[in-house]
Order: sequence, then structure tokens, then C-alpha cells
Amino acid sequence: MSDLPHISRQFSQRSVMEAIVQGGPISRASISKQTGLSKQTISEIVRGLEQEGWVQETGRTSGHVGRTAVTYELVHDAAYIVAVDLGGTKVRVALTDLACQIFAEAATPTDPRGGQFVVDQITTLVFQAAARQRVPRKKIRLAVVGVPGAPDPSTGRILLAPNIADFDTMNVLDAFEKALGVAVMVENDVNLAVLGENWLGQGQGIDNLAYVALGTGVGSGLILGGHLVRGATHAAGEIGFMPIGADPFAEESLRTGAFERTVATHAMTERYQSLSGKQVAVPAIFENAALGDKDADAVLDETARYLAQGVAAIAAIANPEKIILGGSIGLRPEILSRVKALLPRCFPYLVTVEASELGSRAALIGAAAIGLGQLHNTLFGVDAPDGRISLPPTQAAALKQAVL
Amino acid sequence: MSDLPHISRQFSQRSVMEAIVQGGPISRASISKQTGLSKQTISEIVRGLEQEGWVQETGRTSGHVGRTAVTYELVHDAAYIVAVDLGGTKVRVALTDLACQIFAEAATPTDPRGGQFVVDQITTLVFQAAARQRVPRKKIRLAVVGVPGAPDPSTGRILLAPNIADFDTMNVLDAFEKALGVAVMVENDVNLAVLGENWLGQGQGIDNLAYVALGTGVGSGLILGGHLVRGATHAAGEIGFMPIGADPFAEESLRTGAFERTVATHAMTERYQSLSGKQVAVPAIFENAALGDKDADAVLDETARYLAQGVAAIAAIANPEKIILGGSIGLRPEILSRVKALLPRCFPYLVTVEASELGSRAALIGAAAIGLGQLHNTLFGVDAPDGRISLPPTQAAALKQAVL
DNA sequence: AATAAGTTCGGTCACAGAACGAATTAATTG
DNA sequence: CAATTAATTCGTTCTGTGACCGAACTTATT
Repeated sequence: MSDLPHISRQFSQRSVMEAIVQGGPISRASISKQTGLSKQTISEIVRGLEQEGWVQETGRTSGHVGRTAVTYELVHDAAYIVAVDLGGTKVRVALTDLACQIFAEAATPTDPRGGQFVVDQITTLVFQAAARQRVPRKKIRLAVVGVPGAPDPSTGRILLAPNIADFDTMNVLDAFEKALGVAVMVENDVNLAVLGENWLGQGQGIDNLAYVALGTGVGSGLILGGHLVRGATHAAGEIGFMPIGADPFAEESLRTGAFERTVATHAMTERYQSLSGKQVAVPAIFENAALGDKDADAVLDETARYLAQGVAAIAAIANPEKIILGGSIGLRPEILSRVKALLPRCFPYLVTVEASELGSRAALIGAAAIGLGQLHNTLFGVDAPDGRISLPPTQAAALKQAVL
Repeated sequence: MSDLPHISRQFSQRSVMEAIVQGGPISRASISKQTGLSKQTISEIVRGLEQEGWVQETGRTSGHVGRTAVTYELVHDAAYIVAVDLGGTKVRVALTDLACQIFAEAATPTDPRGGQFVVDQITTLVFQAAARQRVPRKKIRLAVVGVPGAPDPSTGRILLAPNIADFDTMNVLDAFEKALGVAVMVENDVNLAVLGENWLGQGQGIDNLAYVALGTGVGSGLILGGHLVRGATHAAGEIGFMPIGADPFAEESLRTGAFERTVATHAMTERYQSLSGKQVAVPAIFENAALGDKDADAVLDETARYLAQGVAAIAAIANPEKIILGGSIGLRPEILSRVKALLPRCFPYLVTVEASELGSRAALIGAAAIGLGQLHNTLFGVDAPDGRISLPPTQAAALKQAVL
């Protein structure tokens, strides 16, 4: 229960930092106006931040009436964070500086042996990228790793992660912390995707937002009331188990959920095979549909029909303002247009449905978001506990562009 | 985003108040130990609270070694709040003092004319109760009204409230504030029910909790990550529209949701009629089932089977630790036992399902919870923005017992 | 004698606010 | 047109003030 002794200082420092991050080069007088704190206080706080190496003088204003002002800016390379999006087939790694600029980005196929091999693979990738950009390891303060599955914070294991071997039995958090030598946060990849879209994508400023990723599996991430929803066992968003589509009481639905069995990759290929007799992969189904294949078209219709129901269930329970579709299947415009048409026919209230703008990089950007938020919080005082720091538009644009 | 000037004082004051509320009669030295603040500071804060009339001396300790201590306690009647649970058929009203003790409680059938009539009816009820208990109106600081439907805070109207006439077109919030002459909070009744269970019922201390009310309609309330989920348009929990049971693409499902049409009262009576040919009300179906009526038994099985699916959908999306069943149908043990048996057969992870302990008073207690929390926040400083203040067990027990 | 309660008396820290000096542009005047 | 004055804005210094802490001390009790 005991409060921190000097909470007010932290609050002020945080808002001064925020003004500097957003306001680019900014004078102390302007910060004072923005924050409502006195000029005196701003000078003190900025002096402190400058001494600790977080901000620096960058120039003077001119052209205005009155005395010129000294402007201050972030020291971009004062700290770095690592963002990792670990998928079943691909790993993406990014290095971001304090000013939220991506410094280096790399991607490779995931080591199929899983477990410690993947941890080592990522570690190598990170250190290579750091070396290439001459980023000293000491300045890396935090790593955020997105994984498919439900990370259990008490044991460090990742439950429900069938795609990466051993992650459900080893302490993944510890392994990463030992290998990288920095604090690590492990988070579900779809949760990071919502955070990413909420920060820089289609869900900016939307406090009630859902992200539905549809590909090999299904998953969803929810931001409600401005907070990321994780659930009791960090398994919120495991919508594959919704009782929609296949018979939920079938034995098999306890292993692979009913909803996943009717909308994910496997369901589409099977459905196409039962209609046409041909066994083709999902991308080919989309191609065939575009070429006028009736069976392929029917498969897309059917998939969208169930997906719309899944979206309706989320909307009924959580009432998000917007639902963003992602994942290899969810990103396809053929699916989006169908869902948009079908949703109003099975759900009465307005819900915006859109395709993910950040696409496959949503989770990576979400990892950066949560990491930068966390870093700013620990360094400059608590504000919003869950991620989300505001960025100036220029830097946001830079983040959205893929380096690789 | 200018901060409040003396935020730290508010924090400390709040925790001192909390210690006094929970610790019953307590000495300043004990408060100091509990809160971690110095004895000196506690003396100052308590002096302030005493001057403003919130706390008072009540006695001295004795029996211990050392000097006796002066003990302080809440001034119970320093402020009152009104809790209202407005249902389609019944209104419940309660008056609660600062120490969370219910002072008066009353219930009557809801005025069927709806609109202003209901507002006036409630106002009369409240003022009668206040007069009976000699509670001066000036000491009533806040009223919390639970309504069936989705209150729109911008217009003060209640959407999706078919059971009370005119509430979807008039400014209900304003009407109540004018009639009662105090600040009013209007909240969905099922949301209040979760808060109630979270505060004093089966969901105490559970940060991820769901409440499913099943009766004439269906609704759910969600607490996720410790926060009440309201959704973008305050329509979260309108689970009647989940695409489960009836065909969600049927025209009718846009008016009365597919799920509501398969599990609520109307569905049960219809199902029983189609099986047995007899037209009886829901309570009679339960009676018949108890007497061995196969048809009635089948109706219960079927209802529970779909309810279990609805519960599974909530669990898949939001991953609550516990789901509490309420409402006239949800409270029945025949339904609970069936759902408990069926859920593990359609959903793989552990979710506790229980019947509401507070029963039909859950919403009323939730209203008290949110009101007292709000009151403590505004008077003694911000802590938790959403309700939930902790209570000593004795007072909690008193609150749970119905006066009426 | 030991112990606990409560007060008094400094002292610190994070601010606010007023006053003031410094720097700059805009307007006015000889 | 240059010089002077006015108007502005930046940033510092100085003097509070409120919310705390800690040590020393008094008082009351077993």
C-alpha cells in the first residue's frame, strides 16, 4: 500500500519528456506552456535530464519577436530496445532507438528445431544487427518478444504454442534474458499486433479495438477501455475455441477449436478439395477464385461467412469500435469485402471492419510500442502502465516503413 | 496535460481513509505502520479529516504495554449514497452510508408507463426511505442507477432498453439528476452485477471475471484486468447477439439476437410447447422437470447446452478466471450443474462456473460498490478509477444481508 | 524499567509565483 | 535612414509553500 515518496516529480519528468519526444526541438518556455508547469521547474527538470544524458541542446529559435530560445531534443542513441516477432515460420527482429526510429531490421526463417535453438538464433540476429549499426550492447535496455501462444508469466513458459518446439516446457523468459543480457518482455504476437495498430496503424486513438489474425491458426487481440486484455491465464483471444462452425462438442474440438477448424488454412484447403477434388494451397485458391473458379469462390464465401460470425461474437461480447483483420488470410481483400458485406446481416450495430495497415509488421511495431512505453515509464516515471507513447508524425511514418 | 498541483497529498489522504475504513477503530500509530507514512504526517492528515467531519475519536486502547492510543473511526453518517437497481418488472432502492452499511432498502414493481414516471417513482422511493431513516437530503452525495440497456453517456439516453418505455429517447441522466438533486451515475445492470460479485460476492479479488445473466433476456458483464469493460458504445456484454444457436443470418436475428432467441425465457417456453404441446411458464418447466417430466428435462438440457456454448465463447475471447451465472434462469441449480458438466466437453481450459451468491441483489450491491468507490475518490483523492474499495468483513457481511 | 503513543522541531524536495535581466523584433521619431 | 523606444519573449534568481520524513522528546501505561 505504501506509495512512492516523490511521485509528483516522476509525473512531471514524464510529461516533460513527452513534450520533448513529441515536440521535436523545443524550448523550455514552450514546454512550460504545454505542461502547465512553471518555467522554473522545467529548467530544473531539463537540467537533470541533460546531465543524465537523455536530452541535449540543439539550437536556438529565431525570427520571432523577443529573445531567442535554446531548444532541446532527445539524445536519440541514449538507449535502444529490441523488438522481436517470432512466428512459426519467420523471425523478425528490429532495433529501435529512444526516439522510436527503427535502426535495423532483419528477418529469417525460424529454426525448426525450436527451443533454445530459436533463442540462440534470435540472439545472434540481434547482436549482428547491433554490431552492424555500431550500437553498444550496454545501451540496449529492453527486449520485447512476440510469440504465438500464451506466455505464462509465473513460469516463463509459452502455453498453446504448437508451432515452436519445447516452448511449452522451458522457461523462455529466462532463456532470453540470459542470452540477451537485458530485461525481456514476452507477449502474445496478436496482442502485440493490436498494440501496433493502436499505436501507428488503423486503430490510432481507438480505445476499444480488436485485431483478428487468420492464417494457419486464428487468434485475436483486444484493447478495451484503452487497456490490452490478457485474461486470467494470458489466453484471452484464443478464439479458435469459439463454438462456431464445426460441432463444438465433437471430441476433436477440444484439441483444435471448432472455429479454427472451420476458418483457418486447413479448413479452406479441405473444403476446396471436397468441392473440386483438387488439393491446392490457400494462395492458389485465391488465384483460382480470381480466375472465375466457382469452387474456389464458394470456399471464400463460406470462410468469410464463418469469419463474419466470429467477428460478430467478438463485437457482441466486447463491443469494439473497430475490428482489424490480419494474418495471411485475413489480409486478403477478397475476404475483407465479403466479411464487410456479411457482418451487417448477422449483427445489428455498426462495427468498422478493416484490413491491417501494418500487415505482417503489426506485431513488430507493437513490440516496439510496448517496449518504448515501458522504457519511458521506468526511466521517466509512471504514466500509462500499458505501452502507448505518443509520437511525432514524422517519426511515426519512419517506423511504418520497412527497412527490410 | 497539466497535472493537479498537490497530487501527493491526495494519495496519502486516500490511503489513510482506507486504513480507517478497513481497520475499524484504529490509532494513528497503527495507521502509520500500515501506510508507511510517518506518525507526524498521519497526525496532520487525521486532524484535517476530523475537522472536515469525516472521522472522529471513538475511544482509547488499553491492556497493552505503553501509552494508550486514541482510536479514530469513520463518521458513518457523514455522507450517503443511493443505489438503484431498475429492472423491467421491479425497482430496488438502497441507501448506504459512508461506512458501506445499508441503511434502508425498498423494492416495488416498476411503473409500467416508463419514462419520467419511473424516474419520479424512484425519486419518491428514495426520499421516503431517507425520511424514514432521518437522513438529511444534503448528506446524499451520489446516486448510482442500474438499468437494463446501454447508457450513452453523451446523450444520457439508454439504448437497447426495450423493457422501459421512453428511456431510449429521453435524457435519463438529466432527469434523475433533476429529480434527485444529486450527481447520478447510470450504468448497465449486468455491469453492476459483476462489480457487486467482484466486491462482495463470488468474484472477490478476481481481476478477470464474467457475469452472465439469463432470464427474460441475456446479458453479460465483464471485468478484465481489474477494469470493468464497457465497450465503445457501452454495449459490451450484449451477448444476445452472439451467433450461437439460432441462424444468425435469419432476418429476425437482427432484432432479437440469435443467442437470446435460443436460451432466454421465450425460447424455453416455446421449446417446451413444441415438445409437449403444453404452454407453461419457465418456473413450471423447472418444477415439471423435478417431477420427472422428460420433456421439461430435455428443455433444460438443450438450454444448458447452448448456454455452455455461450460461456465457452466468452471464455475463448476474454479468458476470465471465473464465470458467474445469474438471472432468474441462470441462478437455478439445475442449469448450473448442467453447464458445469457440458463446458469441459466443448472448451478445453479450466474455467470456474458458479451461481451468483448475491443473486438478485448483485446489481444493487454493485451500484453501492461503484458509488462508494467514486465517493471516496472524489472526496479523498484518486486511487482506483473504477469502483472497488475494500471493506472490513463485518460490514461486508452486513451489506450482503437483505434488509427487505 | 520497558514500551508504545503522540508532539515538537528542524529539514528536504518539488513545485509555484513574482521580479528581473537579457535578447530580440516592431514601431516611432528626429 | 539611423536612432531610439516599445513590446515581447526567454530564462534565471529569489522567496515562498505544502507535503512529507526523522530524530528527539514528553507522556502514559504495564
